Amino acid sequence: MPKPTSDLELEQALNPEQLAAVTHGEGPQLVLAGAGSGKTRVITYRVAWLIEQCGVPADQIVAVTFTNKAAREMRDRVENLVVRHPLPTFLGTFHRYSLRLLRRYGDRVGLRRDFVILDTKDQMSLLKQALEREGLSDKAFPPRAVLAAISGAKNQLLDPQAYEARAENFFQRRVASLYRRYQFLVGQVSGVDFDDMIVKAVNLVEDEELGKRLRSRLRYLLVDEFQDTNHAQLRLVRALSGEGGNLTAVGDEDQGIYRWRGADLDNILDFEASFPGAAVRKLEQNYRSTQTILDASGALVAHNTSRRGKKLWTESGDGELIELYRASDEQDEAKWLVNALVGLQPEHRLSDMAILLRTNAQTRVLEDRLLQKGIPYELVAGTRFYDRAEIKDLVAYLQVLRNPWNDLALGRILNQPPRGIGKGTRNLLEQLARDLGHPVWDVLAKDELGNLPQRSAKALRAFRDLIVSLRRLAEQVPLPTLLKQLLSATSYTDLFRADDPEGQARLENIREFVSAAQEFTEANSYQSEETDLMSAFLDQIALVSDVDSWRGGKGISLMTLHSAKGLEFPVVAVTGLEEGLLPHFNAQKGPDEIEEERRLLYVGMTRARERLFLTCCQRRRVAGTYQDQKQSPFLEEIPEQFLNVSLSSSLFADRRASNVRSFFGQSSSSRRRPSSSFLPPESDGTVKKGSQVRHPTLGTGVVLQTDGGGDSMKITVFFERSGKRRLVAKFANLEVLS
DNA sequence: TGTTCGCTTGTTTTT
DNA sequence: CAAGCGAACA
Repeated sequence: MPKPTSDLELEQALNPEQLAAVTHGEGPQLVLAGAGSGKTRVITYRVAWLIEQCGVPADQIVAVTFTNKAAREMRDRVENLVVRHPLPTFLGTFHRYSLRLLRRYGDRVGLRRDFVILDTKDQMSLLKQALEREGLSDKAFPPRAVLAAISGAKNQLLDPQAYEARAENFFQRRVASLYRRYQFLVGQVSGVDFDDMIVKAVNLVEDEELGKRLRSRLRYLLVDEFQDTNHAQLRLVRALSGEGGNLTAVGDEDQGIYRWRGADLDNILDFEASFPGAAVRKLEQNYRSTQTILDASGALVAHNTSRRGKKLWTESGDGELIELYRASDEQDEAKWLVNALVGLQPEHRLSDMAILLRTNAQTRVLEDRLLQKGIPYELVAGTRFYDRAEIKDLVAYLQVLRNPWNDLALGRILNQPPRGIGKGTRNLLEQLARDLGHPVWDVLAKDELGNLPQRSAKALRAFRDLIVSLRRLAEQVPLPTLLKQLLSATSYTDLFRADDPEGQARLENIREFVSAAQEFTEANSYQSEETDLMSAFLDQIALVSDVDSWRGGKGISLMTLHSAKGLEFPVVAVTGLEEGLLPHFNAQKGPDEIEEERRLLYVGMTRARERLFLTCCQRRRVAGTYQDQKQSPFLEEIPEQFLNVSLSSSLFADRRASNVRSFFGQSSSSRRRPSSSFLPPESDGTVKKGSQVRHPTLGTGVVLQTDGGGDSMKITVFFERSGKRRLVAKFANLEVLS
């Protein structure tokens, strides 16, 4: 470890734990950073400290995160701390880092220079082809499920052979052959899916010679959101940092919400096993929320077992109670919430508020309400710019210009805009290509259109000539010019009319795309030895999502709980706290899934600085029809003392009293504490965490904790009347209610 | 060939 | 309620 050369007010800027993490010496360390505990601060200061005070060459430091948004923030903050500009340190996502390796050394793992990144839709269409060729129906093998299985295999670094060897049943054996064929098709279009990027990067770095070379140039590795790493990413990190390497992993097991994507909490829980001798530090002082918010969310997440455990504290005081509103339906929920939020003005600006949702589908009602009231809002949807049809078309054109043998992209633009190449012609063409064993483009280029109808052949030749001339053009003019020429040569914009709102939006997107190309070209004109500009541009588009470019500031933000991770707002509302939504009914199979849903709520709650709102509905429209909803079991786990509960007035007025009773488990006029009024889950007679119990003299309460078993089992119960009590189960004489 | 209509179907989260 | 698909029509 080099000696620090100067002092940079670290003591003033950091608390003792942060300071220790920032100035950690050689070897691995794990920083368990609670929500709002200054995790980004630690990473940015450490990078700055290494560069400024230890004299580590900036390009020998690599810091990876999961989102571009986080990476951008990191870069901004590091650049404020260090003198050196531009900063040659890699600060970016896992995928971008991997991509950089692949663009440089991809030929070693069988990649063409001009490989393209496949998105979900591309994957889907390749998988459908695979299904067809295997003669399997998409009924028995739902493409989504098969892709999920393949993705899971890749996250575990299992290739088709290895996966097949482990296959335990018929389904998995079939998936194995689908996986093989899918991978073959991916190779045929020289594509790489998101998972492949990591897998192939691991292959590269685990190569002895190359790994050594890379490690010699990478002396300090920092990884953010370590709880979100999957097995492949762990292997990548391990290979990059090497034995006893200088790895700083920062994360919070309570914020792990990507299990479904292969993230493995054990990477953080068993960190010391993967990185022997690692230092472990905890950051528990919170600089974001009120103590009320911390205690309430802390009590919630304490119900999880997959955690090391920590208790967040703040110096900022208790603050206001958390508002819980029970709405009659989602209309009512939206109405009340919008009112409540608007009423917080002017102390809070609309741009300081966020409404968080479990699913994207929930946005509609809220949007309607906001629109109706004329309240500015910003929808931060997960849809990528790239996912929009018109952008995908243009991207496909560019991909074809680079590499016309990419059947996927070629297929997309073959008849877009319509040029007389219909389904019939297309089928014949593809059949022909398959018979000849050529990519589609070769059939066109070599004019092997023998047995096609005159009309079809003519249309195809016209298309071929168009592509050929555009390819020639691509070599001569800069990217933005090429795009403009392409648009006019294909009359692509004729597809849309400026007089309808949708067409307008699409034309707007196209303009944005062209100006993005312009910007990109200007920003990157100086460096183009490694990869050509167009590839770099296409990569950029494939990896960047809308959330990444979101900067807030134009009104209330609307987003999913997942995309809210890493953000904070003075005012936060989490909606839809109902069974089936949060926890989502697709995530109730096992305890692990429930715990993840709980963490999701935890993440949502801990985004709030000052005010937190929670809402749930008695009934909700699901797929067109109303469904009675039970309130989320998680609400029970938030101690009532932190809540201020209010009810929809329409619930009192509702003539259908039975409905009200079934929702609240009580008559609507009597007032009892919310957690006992909650419709309890079915009891199986055993006492466990979250169980409702009745004590002969202490009354009813909720089990917070159980210790030991058998006759010596002790349980901690939170009683409505007397608060927390610790009892010996054997003597307590408890009646289990749920 | 291209478009539109009506049907079915399914319904999480995202790099 | 939507998107996505297939079949019928222009």
